[in-house]
Amino acid sequence: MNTLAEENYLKSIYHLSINAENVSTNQIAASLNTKASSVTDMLKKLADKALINYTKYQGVSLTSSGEKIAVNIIRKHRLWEYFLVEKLKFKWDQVHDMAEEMEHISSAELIDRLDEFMDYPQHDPHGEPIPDCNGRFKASELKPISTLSVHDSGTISGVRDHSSSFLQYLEKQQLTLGKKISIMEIVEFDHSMIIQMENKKEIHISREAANNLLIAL
Amino acid sequence: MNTLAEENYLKSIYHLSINAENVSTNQIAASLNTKASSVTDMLKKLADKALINYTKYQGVSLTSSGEKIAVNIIRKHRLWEYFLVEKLKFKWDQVHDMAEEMEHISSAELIDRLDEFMDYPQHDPHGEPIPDCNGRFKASELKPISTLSVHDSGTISGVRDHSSSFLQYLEKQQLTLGKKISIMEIVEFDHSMIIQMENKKEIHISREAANNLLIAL
DNA sequence: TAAAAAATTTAGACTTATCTAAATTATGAA
DNA sequence: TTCATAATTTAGATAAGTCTAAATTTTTTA
Repeated sequence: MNTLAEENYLKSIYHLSINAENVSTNQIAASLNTKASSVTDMLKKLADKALINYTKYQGVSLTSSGEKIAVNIIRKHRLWEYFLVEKLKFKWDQVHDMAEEMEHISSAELIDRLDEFMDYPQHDPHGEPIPDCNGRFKASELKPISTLSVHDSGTISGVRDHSSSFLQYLEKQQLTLGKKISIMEIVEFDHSMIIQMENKKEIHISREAANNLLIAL
Repeated sequence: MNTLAEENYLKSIYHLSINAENVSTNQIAASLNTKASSVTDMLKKLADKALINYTKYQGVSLTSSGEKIAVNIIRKHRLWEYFLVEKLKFKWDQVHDMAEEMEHISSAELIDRLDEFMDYPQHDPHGEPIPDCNGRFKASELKPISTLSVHDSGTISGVRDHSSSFLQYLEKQQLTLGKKISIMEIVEFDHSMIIQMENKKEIHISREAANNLLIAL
């Protein structure tokens, strides 16, 4: 088994790998709130365990066994988030930190039974896909609404930022998963957008918000 | 917050305190599978935090704040065990190690909602009382069937040993919680007992088993 | 393309929790 | 009540994970 710190590094590398082939020491340090020197130490350790491909000064990528572990942790995280929202009635902005602890519970049988108990959910409360017990899932085909043009429309299906401040803002604006929206206007000056809800109400959202709100194709 | 190691020491001291006023270094070492010298180090640390009363060479007891923490961990342990058995359909002999990890999940709101979700169970799958959110619970008024006499009878309501070997043995003999039994004979030679089940079937159990099987008064 | 800046690694130190071996204190049997 | 034994503590070491400061490598830019 791997330590808690190792698991967190693998997960962080996995998430950062979505944007780039290789992940840098500084990126990992920033995402884990540690110092670059601490990261270097851990990278050596993970490389020794054959969980990452690491060449000094060149950044890292996960090996297939490293990726397997990372995906499993993400599976656990997302299933626990689903549990917290669907069964224990937490709001989607409250569950991240709890799931961050729960994802390290080791038993595979526990998580498989939890999956069954909840009837094999496909997406977590933020719209992220939940890997199955073999680590398989379809990559989300979502894109930020900031990429849409005027008159485009679609269904809100995910968020990129999971911070409670963002999620609470969305909640307040009723911009929650499943809601249908249309782009009414894009303000050229600051790239903010005016969008229309199903109930015809119009909302003005910033470029930053638009970048973090995802829509199904 | 306290570290995982600290929490395990407090829990261990709490459990050992049931038999004695003061708990010895060696008892703690045995229960946690560590060395006495490691225990001494930790005792100093816990005493500094005012979680235990500690005088060199004299053993320890929990302070009220130490006890509060210990009871809270036990509450979490027992609620998670109940969840695993009632919701995820694990057997009572499978849940201990998982709960041992889950009891360290920190959120109080999570555990209170879990409690509510399960409709405030009073006892865990082994018959142990579950403390409420204020740490209150009625001490179990159970006694080992080894203390009974011939012709006495009662309902199996708890076990003292939570090892899966013992629990599996009980399962096989149908000696599970809620079953009514009567003492038919006590073998003087080895203190083993012949007991009768509701269905009139007779079972012969060792003194050791009788010591670990608890009955409601 | 060489110097400056940024990124990364190394060196050495600290904390937590553990260990072994040695020293000290308490206990109980003669 | 003393002395052997058991229990406990102390001293010093180790491993994991982190840190700061210094050194090194890579990248950028002029």
